[in-house]
Amino acid sequence: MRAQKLQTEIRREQIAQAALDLIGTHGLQALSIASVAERVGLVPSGIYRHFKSKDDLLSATLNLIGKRLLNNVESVRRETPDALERLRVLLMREIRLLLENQAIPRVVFSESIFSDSVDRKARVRAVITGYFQEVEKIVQEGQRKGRLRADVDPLTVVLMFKGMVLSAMVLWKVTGGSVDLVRQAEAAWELFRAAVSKAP
Amino acid sequence: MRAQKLQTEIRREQIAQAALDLIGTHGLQALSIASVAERVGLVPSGIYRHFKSKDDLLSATLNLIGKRLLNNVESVRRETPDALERLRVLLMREIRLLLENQAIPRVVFSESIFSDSVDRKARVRAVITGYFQEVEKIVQEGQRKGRLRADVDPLTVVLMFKGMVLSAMVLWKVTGGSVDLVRQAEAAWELFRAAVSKAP
DNA sequence: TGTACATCAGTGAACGCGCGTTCACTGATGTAC
DNA sequence: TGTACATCAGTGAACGCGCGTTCACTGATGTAC
Repeated sequence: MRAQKLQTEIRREQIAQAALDLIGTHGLQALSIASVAERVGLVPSGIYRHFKSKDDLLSATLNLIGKRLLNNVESVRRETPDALERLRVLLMREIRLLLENQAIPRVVFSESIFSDSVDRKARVRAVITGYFQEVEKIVQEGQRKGRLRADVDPLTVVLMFKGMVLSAMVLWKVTGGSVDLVRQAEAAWELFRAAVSKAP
Repeated sequence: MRAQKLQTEIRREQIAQAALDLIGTHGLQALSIASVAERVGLVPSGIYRHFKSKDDLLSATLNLIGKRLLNNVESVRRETPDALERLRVLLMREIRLLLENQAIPRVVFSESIFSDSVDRKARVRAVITGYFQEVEKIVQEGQRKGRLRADVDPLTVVLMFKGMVLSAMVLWKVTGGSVDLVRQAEAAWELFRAAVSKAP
C-alpha cells in the first residue's frame, strides 16, 4: 500500500516528531531510519526525500526540542507578571513536558548524539543555554522587583530550579512511574520558595 | 606485539573501567568492543575471554557505577555523624565523582542501554533506588535528631539534594566546563541548607 | 471540460561498511614428576 | 634443578547481520493548453 503523498514541509515535522517519540520510548541507541520510517508509514528510503541524512534528521529533532522548551517559558511569561508565580507554573509545565517527551533529558545527557560533529555540539549547547538564560531573566526581574532574595547569584537559583525538574525525572523513571510527581513537585516547590523568596 | 597475560579477575575490572571511561568521553553510542579492546591493549576478540557478550560487559560497567555511588555515601557516613555536614560533604564529593565519570549520568538517562533486556532495566533501577534510599536514611536520621525540618517528606529533601548535583552537571556540560562548579555548588548548598535545616 | 505533461513524494531492490561474535591457533605461566 | 604437560589468556582471520544510503522506477497531483 502506497503512503499518502504529502508536502515535504509537513512530512519533515512529522518525521522529526516521530524520531522524538522513538527516542523517548526506546532510547537513542534504538533509533534507526527504518523505525522512524515505519512510524510515519513510509518505507526507509522515503525518509531521504525529506532529509539529507540521519544526521540531518537528528538536527531537526534537536530544533524541535529547543522550540518546545522556549515556548514553555514564553507562554508562562505572558500569563503572569509575578516572578514567583512564573517559576511555579513553569516548574509544573516543564515536568509535564518532560514526562511526555522523555527524549529531552536523554538527548541533553547523551552527548553521543553530537559527539561526531562539532556543529551539533555547539547547537545542543545553544539550545540549552538559551533556555537557561530565559529562566535566569525571570529570576533577575524577580530580584529587581523585590520578590526574590537579591543576595543570591541568579544562576544559583536557576540551578536549584532546574534541579527539581531533573531529579523529579530520575525519580519517576526509577520508580517506574509509580510516584505522584505533581505532588512531589509541589512539596519541592514549597522548599524552593522558602529558600529564594524575599522575607517580607 | 602480544599483550601481557593477566588473570581474568583483574582484566574484567580493567575492561569495565575502560568501558566507563569511553562512555564518559565519547558517549554510549560510540562504545564498541573494538574501542574497549584498544583501550586496554587487547585485540577485540580478546574481550570474549572475559565477558560472554557486549551485554555482559555493560552489566559489569553498571555494577561498577553502583559500587562507586554507594562507596561515597558509606565513607561520608563514617566521617561525620551530623546529617547536615554529611549532606554537604556528599554534595561536594558527588560532584567530583560525576565530573570524573561523566558516564554515570549518561547511563542513568540513557535507558537505551537496557531497553533490550528486562533484567538490566531492573538492575539499573536497583542501583539508583539503592542510592536514593541511602541518602534518604541520612535525611531521616537528621530529622529525628532535630537537625533538619521534620515537617517535610524526606523524599522531597532527597529530590532537591540530587537536583543540585544533576543540574550542576548540565551547567558544566553546557558551558563547556568554564563555570566554577565547586563555587556554584557551595552557593546552592547555602540555599539548600536554609530551606531544610531546622530553625534554631 | 478534457487531455498531455511536469513535478516530485513514495517504492523496493541492492550496496557496502561497521561491528559483534566465533573459532582454530599460539605461546606464556604454573604445576607435577 | 630440569623436563613434560595442562591450562588458559591473547591472536587474527572470517562470518553474517543490521543499518544507512543510493538509484532507477512508479504513480498521484497540479498546471497548461
